[in-house]
Amino acid sequence: MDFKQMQYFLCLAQEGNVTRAARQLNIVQPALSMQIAKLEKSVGKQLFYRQAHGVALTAAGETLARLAGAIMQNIDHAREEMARLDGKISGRVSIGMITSAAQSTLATSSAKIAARYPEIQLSVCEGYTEVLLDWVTTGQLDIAIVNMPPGKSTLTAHHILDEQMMLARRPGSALVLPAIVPYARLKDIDIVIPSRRHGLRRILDAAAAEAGFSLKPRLEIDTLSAVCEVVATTDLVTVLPGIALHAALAEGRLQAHRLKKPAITRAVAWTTHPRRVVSAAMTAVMEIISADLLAAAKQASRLTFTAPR
Amino acid sequence: MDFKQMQYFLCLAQEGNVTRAARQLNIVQPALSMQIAKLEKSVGKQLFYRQAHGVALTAAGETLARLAGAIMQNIDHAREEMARLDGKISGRVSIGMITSAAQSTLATSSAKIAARYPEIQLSVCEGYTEVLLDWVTTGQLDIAIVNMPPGKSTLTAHHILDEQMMLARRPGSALVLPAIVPYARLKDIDIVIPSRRHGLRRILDAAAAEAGFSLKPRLEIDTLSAVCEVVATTDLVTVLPGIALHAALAEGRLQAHRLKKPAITRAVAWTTHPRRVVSAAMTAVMEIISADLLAAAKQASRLTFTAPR
DNA sequence: CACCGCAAATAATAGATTTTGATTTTCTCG
DNA sequence: CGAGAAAATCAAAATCTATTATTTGCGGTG
Repeated sequence: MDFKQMQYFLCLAQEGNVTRAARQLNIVQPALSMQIAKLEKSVGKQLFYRQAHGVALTAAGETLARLAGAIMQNIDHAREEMARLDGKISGRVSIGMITSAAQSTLATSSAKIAARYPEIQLSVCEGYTEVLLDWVTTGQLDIAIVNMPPGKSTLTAHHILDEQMMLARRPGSALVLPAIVPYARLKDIDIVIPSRRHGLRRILDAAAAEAGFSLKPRLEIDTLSAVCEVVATTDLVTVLPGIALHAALAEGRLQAHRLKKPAITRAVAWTTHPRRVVSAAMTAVMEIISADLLAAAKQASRLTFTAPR
Repeated sequence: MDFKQMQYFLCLAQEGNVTRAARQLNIVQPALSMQIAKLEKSVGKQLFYRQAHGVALTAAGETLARLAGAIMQNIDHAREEMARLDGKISGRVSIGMITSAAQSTLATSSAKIAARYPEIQLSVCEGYTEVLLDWVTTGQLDIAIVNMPPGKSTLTAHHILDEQMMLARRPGSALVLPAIVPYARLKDIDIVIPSRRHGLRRILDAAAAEAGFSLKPRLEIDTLSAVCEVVATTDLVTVLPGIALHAALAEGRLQAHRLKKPAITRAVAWTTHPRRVVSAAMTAVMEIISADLLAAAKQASRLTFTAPR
């Protein structure tokens, strides 16, 4: 009776469909079929009835589901208790972040992590979503914090937050804008945004296409701090997610407007390789970073310009 | 957190010595070291202090030991409950038995198994200890019931019983023998015993060497039923374990004497490949067979001749 | 009743992980 | 300081697991 098999079994018991359960488990259907077959052999009892429209638990299966469920709960509980033990958590954790995330919280988060978990060796790099995901896949990174990968990726994604993209500009800028700016307004404004290599740009382009126009940025800069700096010192505007703006907003160097038609949201998630254990160190690190990112997004949202002063 | 790792961890926690624990687990020391290292990495905490004379649990290790112990108990409990479910246990089980075991209980045991577990497909063969062990190693057999393999084998052994070898003869034979026969007495008697290929013969030869003589059997027969038949109809005697004699004793066709100087005991065990799961079907089958063998040994012991009538 | 389509099983291959055996490092003790 | 015991490290091998491609079985349909 293997631990992995129990997980598989419980997932299948819930889903009642091998193909779907396999998808949930990030494996292919025959892999799940085989493991279930193996489990049935080792238990010596048939656990599922195979029907044309999926599978259903037998009596023995029901019993095992009950028992295995309890065991899994115990295991989860044990995990938590181990994590709570305030002995030193240790380990090496290497993370890749998209620029907006790195920009907003990397400094404070890494300081917190270093203080709270002196035995964790943290290594962070910055990069584009695709590249980071690639590095997770090949094992060069433990974790990538990226824009929620669209479509099916082979990686496991843990949602961190959804946030709105906001238009940012210099507080004293001559530009007259409503509190909530229609996205199409960008057609006529000089803007500075990241290049097409950047995930944010793709989100912006997609939204522009939806709104029926195309973006013609005056400047393309992938370094978000530089974008903020440019916007703070010129009459150019930009569109960035809250977490990339919150520092500048807090300092009053930028002003942010919500967007509409469409309102643009992007999701941030951390992804790991589905077949590697998420160590306690990784969990600890990601708890801190996630909390900081969320706080940054909230603050940015609070600081968003709503009525001209 | 893997199931196997937990087992390894608990064993090591008990033993406090990697090398010894590894031996218990039927793996080599580096394999255990590595799995423990992996577990520590995934928990993010050091679990053992490495000392010159073994390892000792850290505080975190103590906690995990407590938690993991509980989980393992749950798992055991679940296993039992699943086994108790009197739904059909199913599966294929192939067993090899030494002749003495096959002789004594195969018929009744297999009948019981067929009746109790109609869904189990049982296949039994008879053979010499070495050959059977070899077949388990290569996977041609699931289980071998053999004389307790001396020295270290790579296989996992489950003890069934210890029993004494007994001298057997025809009730009406002219031979005058004390209730408990000194082994050296065999020097002067015509005996029929198995050939040197047979495990029992090796036990007898070893005992004879210990007693300072060597056996010169009049007949060498490996088929134990034939040995009994010969002894029952001639004045030849034999030395066999109780379970090989009990049928003939029960029918009164043979008479058994204990031996001394030395008393010869042999242990019977069932062995499996250490890295293959023992399925519920195997457990069920072996429970029945073990019980029957034990009963046969007890009966033989009861029927042993003690005082001439 | 043949045909399509979904769902699961099977098979062969590729990819990982575990185990092994050999070797090295570390620590204690005489 | 050397000997010995115990654990760590390393490369090769054996074993398991997952993957792709294919087959089988069952139900609904034209």
